[in-house]
Amino acid sequence: MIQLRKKILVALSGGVDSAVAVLELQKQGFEVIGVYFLMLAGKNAELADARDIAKQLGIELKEEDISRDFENKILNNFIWEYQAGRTPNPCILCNKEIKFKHLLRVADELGIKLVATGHYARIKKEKGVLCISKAKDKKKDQSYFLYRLDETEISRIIFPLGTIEKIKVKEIAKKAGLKIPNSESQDVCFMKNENKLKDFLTLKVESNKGDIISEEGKCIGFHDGAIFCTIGQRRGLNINGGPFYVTDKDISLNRIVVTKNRDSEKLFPRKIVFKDTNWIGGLPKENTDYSIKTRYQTKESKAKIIELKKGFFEAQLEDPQWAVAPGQSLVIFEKDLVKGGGVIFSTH
RNA sequence: UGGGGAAUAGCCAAGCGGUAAGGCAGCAGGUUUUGAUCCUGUCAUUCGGGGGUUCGAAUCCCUCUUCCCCAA
Repeated sequence: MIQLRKKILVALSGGVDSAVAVLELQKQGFEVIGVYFLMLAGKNAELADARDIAKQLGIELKEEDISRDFENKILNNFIWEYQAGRTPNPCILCNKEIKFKHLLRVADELGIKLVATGHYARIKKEKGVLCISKAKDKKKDQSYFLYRLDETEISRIIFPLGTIEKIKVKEIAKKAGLKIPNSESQDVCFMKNENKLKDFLTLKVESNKGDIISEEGKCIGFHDGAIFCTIGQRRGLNINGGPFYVTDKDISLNRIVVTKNRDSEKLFPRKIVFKDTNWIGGLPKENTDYSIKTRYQTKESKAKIIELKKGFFEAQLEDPQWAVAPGQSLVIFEKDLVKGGGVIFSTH
């Protein structure tokens, strides 16, 4: 009798994490098929790495060009959001609308049920519902980026690195003799090195110089366009006597307001309105304490969540978060579980 | 064209006869699958120009230049 091995489709990025994810799945007895997504037309430096890694792992590698979709959904949205004066988080949108969507699509086409990535997160069943949970390695935990996934998607995903620490992952790769370029991913994936945010946006949107206003209402300098700035920003303001931090943006007047006081109340909102939500396992309960984050790699705050009106929710924070920017995601945790979240609309 | 004061990096600024602090900005790295924050490093062979005194001058003296204040 031949025991058919269970198939799984794994997204390879060309880095260690996804490579070790494959290794772990192989150890568990899966037959792994890899897929590399070409997101940027003409610029896919990691493709060669991914091919090389697939070869080392002895797996088949599919190559899927999804640059069209990436441009339509992620790049355009990114530009639009900045233009509107917000600070978007493309990675959150990308995970939902690009990575997992296409990963599952390709899996469907191949008749494969399960998919996996190198994300540091776990999936747990809580009261009969499959949930995203924080990774064992709290320092690398990426569950924040995954709050928009739904239960159907989650039911098909495996995160092999959820219980392995980053250091361990590197060790595993080394032990297995994998040769992997050691460049960790950073910055926005479509703005590597040469293309910094400002240069990138300058090509896409119109911007004009404008006033930098102090707390007292005096003009103390000039910026190249309010859309380039974000709440809490310090660097790049080019004004003496600081440091100054951006507390407000007024897109219609093309002005930004700055403060010298990093502890200013303006930078510590206690109430955050968010919308465009996704809930995993139902709406948050009223009068219940949750932990929330308004940014990746940040301390959590205790907060209560209430529904203001249809689609709009408010987080009332016990201990405020610093420099909360509209456009960023507010993610709600219940202990280690991702309860859901939404996009920040306003603060006060 | 009387009197007084001040000129130190892009900005603010310490220094007061013993060989140019510090902060901001900038730049370069680090951390980071978002923007930020944060961390580290770097940044005046020279003190408005010229001369003089001195073993030694940003510091004292002379002079020129510029700016500020007060009187006209």
